Amino acid sequence: MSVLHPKILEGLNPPQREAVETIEGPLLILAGAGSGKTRVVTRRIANLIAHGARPWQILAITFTNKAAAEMKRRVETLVAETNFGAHVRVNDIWLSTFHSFCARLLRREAEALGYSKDFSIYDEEDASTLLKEIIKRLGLGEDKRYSPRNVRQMISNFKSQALRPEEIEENSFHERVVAQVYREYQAGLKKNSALDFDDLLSQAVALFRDHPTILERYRERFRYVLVDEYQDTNKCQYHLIQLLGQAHRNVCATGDPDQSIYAWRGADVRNILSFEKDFPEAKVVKLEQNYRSTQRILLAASSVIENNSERKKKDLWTENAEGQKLSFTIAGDEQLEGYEVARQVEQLSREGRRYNDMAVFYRTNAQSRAIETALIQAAIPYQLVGGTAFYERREIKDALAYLRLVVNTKDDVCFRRVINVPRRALGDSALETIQQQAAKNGTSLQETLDGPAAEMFISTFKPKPRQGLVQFARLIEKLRSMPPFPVQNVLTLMLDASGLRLSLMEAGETERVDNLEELVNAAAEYDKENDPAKFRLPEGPPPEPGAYDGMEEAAQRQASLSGFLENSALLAPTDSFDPDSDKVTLMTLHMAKGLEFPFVFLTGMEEGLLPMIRSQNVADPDVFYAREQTEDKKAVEEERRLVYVGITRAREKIFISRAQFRRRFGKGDITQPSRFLGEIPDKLLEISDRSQAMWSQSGNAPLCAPDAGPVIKRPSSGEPFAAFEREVAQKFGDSNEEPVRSSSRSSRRHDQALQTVVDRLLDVSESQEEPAFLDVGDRVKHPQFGLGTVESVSGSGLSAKVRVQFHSHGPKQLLLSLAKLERL
DNA sequence: AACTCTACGGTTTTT
DNA sequence: CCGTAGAGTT
Repeated sequence: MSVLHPKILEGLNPPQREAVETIEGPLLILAGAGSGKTRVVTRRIANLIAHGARPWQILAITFTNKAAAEMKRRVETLVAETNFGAHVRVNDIWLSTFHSFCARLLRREAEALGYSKDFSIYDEEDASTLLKEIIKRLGLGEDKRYSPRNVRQMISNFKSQALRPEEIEENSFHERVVAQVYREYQAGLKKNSALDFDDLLSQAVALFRDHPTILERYRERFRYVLVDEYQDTNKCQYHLIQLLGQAHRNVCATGDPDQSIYAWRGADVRNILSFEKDFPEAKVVKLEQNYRSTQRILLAASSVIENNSERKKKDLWTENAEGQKLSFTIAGDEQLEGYEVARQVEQLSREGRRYNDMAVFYRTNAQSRAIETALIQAAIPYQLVGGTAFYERREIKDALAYLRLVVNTKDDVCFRRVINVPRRALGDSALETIQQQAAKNGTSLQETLDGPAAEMFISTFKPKPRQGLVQFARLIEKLRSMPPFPVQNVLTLMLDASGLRLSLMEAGETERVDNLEELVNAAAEYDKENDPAKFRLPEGPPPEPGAYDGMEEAAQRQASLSGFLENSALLAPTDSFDPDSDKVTLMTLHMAKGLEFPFVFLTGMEEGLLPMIRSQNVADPDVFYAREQTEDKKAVEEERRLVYVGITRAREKIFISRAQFRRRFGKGDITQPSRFLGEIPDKLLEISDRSQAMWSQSGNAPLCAPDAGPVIKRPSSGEPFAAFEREVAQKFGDSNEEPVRSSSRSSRRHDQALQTVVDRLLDVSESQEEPAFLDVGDRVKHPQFGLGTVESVSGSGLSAKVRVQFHSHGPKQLLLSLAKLERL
């Protein structure tokens, strides 16, 4: 046994130390927010190795790529420091997310499930495409209960409980239909050689249940199993851990029931609460000392979470300073709430704090808009995390679909996606013919274009589609014949030879072209990180049996196209978060879990929004009350945990805010303060009512508070916004510089928001020089359409539209700000 | 086969 | 209010 390095236990408090020193047997670490959980887990891994555990005997599972990467990094550093240069490769530890662990497992054991190891991984969009087809085929298209969205949700629920189609109760007609769709969907996935996200987990459970010898192998191998965020596991993930862990019983689960915020997704907090039942001999360690937050922040958090009735009591404490009071700001509406956030950010910045010390949280992504607008106008750089993921964008999915088709010929969803992108004159009728041919031969769509028989088949098409098919078939063939690594080569050839890039360039879709370029960069990065040399096995026989187990397979998988595709399939929007760039972070409360910032803004503290209340079934009082009594309480408690998560992210200070008036789905309403506000003791709060600081967006209430600074008059509707924009910009430290743009990987919405404001600001001078007002009946001239008469004018400012009846080109709707209309 | 229009639906979303 | 999916049109 190795000599224990002093560093492994250095600076740990007694419970932390106990957790790190517990090597054998089940261990539950109840880790309060900011209690140094990651530290404990990484030290424990280093300690396992110091006590003779082999890296490949360790399985460490997280929920996010970020957490996995962070853990890996820290373990690497620690192991290097504490194992006296022993022959330890941290890469041999299976340290990954649940999904990527399962994907790796399933590729190794694909045969046992009747799959090829090159299976595709379907995201929600792919899954919906497949489901749409099935719903149509079964003639369920009319019934809204069976919309792809609903059905996908139902199937996803079954899968997260590890229920197969045959295990579904079929007591009612409805249940029979759902079970039938589920069966057809699974059959469809198999036909396409594809697994969806939920399958990765549920099929892994199925694999272990149906193949005891395979299970035995992995049980033997993974002597130490660690699971992070155990409170967020669903039934399926729970089974997986039980199956793997019940033999050697060295399961270490960490989590915090108070941070369980994914129940709506099938997570079951009972999994962590019943750990001691599953493992009666378990040691339970509570980490209750908080190293992150000030006393006031911690007190506020505890005061809120104490209102949850279904809860194990926990006493989080800290030796940190008392800290500042929590600021609570009331703003007039959501725009003004954004301005208040911007003001406070500016203030902190003036005090010398960095932007990446600050984060703005909200309940729903829709709330980010108003905040973005305000930050842009104040020229404050920010990064929006989440929203539309880079890998979900159309052009990216198109490009990846080509590559997926190359790897997995059976994937009809991918084939349909790209066969006519860019246009190859292959529309519905051509696809129909291909489909019939595939059905006749019992092959996939792509396979009808492969092999010697394909030529005959292709020749039956009319000239244009025929040419398109030949082109497409040649392209796929060429890509298949290329070495699958480096990925960058395959990708760039595909982008050029398919005409994908060119067609977007011709269409003036520069942003999409940029995104493709970004994808090429991602591929290049992947190639660099997965250089086969890194995975090369040492010369000679393994130092002991099993030492190189999986290395070769890992190397092969990584140094290939399919490894890249798997990585991109398992990436989440959250993964774009860069803590090092000096920008304010904007994200939902859900995504904030696991992070920390010195300054946290908690926005939208309003009833209905936080806690979020769904307005369905309100019409039926019975249902409404039933909900109120049962489900609703649970829902509110989860919302409370969300607030708890939000508050406990902060190190130094919290800025809470709410808007008195908020527009949602177009309709606006007066809001009520969130009940959670009342749960924070008054003595912790510093309230500032800024709701009268400026004219409200709706432009009617002339309100002015004495300490609110200069009143900015908002023009009445219809007038150009220019003066108002400028004044606001000046107020927040006017900047003519273009606000800092985050990378093109950031959401499109962000870019649009930015563009809109930049456009508006730039438009100021032009619209003043040349007020292009038109009235109904005006005669106008257009460079392209010639002479015409204005039929109607709608909207105002930049979005003003005119309807013109052109003499030779008929009626057209034109954007006044863009169309070069000349008034005669 | 490609454009335009309308109707609909819309929380959170670690993968 | 806003985006998008599917129908409807040329």
